[in-house]
Amino acid sequence: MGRPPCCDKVGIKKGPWTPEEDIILVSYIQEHGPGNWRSVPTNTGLMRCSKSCRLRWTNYLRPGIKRGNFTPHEEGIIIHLQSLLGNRWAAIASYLPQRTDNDIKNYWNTHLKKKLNKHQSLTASSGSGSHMTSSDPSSTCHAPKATSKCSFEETSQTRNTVNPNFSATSNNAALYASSTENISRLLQGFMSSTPRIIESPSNEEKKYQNEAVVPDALINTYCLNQEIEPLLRFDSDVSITQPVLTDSDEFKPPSLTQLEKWLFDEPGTGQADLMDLSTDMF
DNA sequence: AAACATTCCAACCGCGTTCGG
DNA sequence: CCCGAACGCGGTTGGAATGTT
Repeated sequence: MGRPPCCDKVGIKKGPWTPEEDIILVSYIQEHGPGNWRSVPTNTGLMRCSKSCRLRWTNYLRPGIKRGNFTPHEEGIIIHLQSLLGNRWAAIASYLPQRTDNDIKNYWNTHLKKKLNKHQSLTASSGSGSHMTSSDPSSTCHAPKATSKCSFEETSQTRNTVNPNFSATSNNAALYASSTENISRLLQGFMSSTPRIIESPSNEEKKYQNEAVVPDALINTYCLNQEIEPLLRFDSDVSITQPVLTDSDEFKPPSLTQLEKWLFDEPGTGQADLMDLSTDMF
């Protein structure tokens, strides 16, 4: 069907969101709840298409999102799930409740894929599948012209601390970062204190209501790992605000116990290796 | 200091799926 | 059941930030 691109309409703004737009969007969602994106531009006066509003919310403004600084633990999970699910970022994201699919996808494309390629080429050339170690010079960022990108953690941390979301001059960036943090805090208070009174739940919300929420239980497992502890700050909302695996027709998520076992218990072949891979690569 | 190269990620695009009339 | 609208997802891109020469 020749559907007109929703964002091609005259007067539809593109490009980075401004703090003012964020506030308008957040205020609207505070009042009406997420969903019914079609009505958002109309009702708010935002010169953005509905799709853009939804994306901005889900990828950035939604409370509980953790940004930057993927832990080795998270890396291991992503690597493992990617090997199982392929590039099904939404499905993978459902197991990392505070990461968005976009975030995971970006991180995979910019970091993990390279790491894995490098790791594979190394293991292939060195014969047996020995792990890279931090003492191995080739494991520590000797990509051409990238020597000072060695510590990706450092770079990403620095970047995300300064400005996780807005490409602008440093002053504007800092201002914007703090303003979005405030927006986020505002929403956290809102989401935790307000019973969700939404007249007509969106499809997304229906899904949350109907499905057994795997991530919650998985989080309990993560809880054993202190790295994940901050994820639980939003635990009361996770089941509502976080996507869960949905396309059950095609993809049957492994049972929680299966997944946990696979992720954490399999000796030698599973998470442990990946964690080694993940940490050793730095 | 400047020009050029590379990295990174927010946002966009387009397609497939789901929903509602 | 059909059709159009809305939504969700994964791939791609634009451009700012950062690094190198």
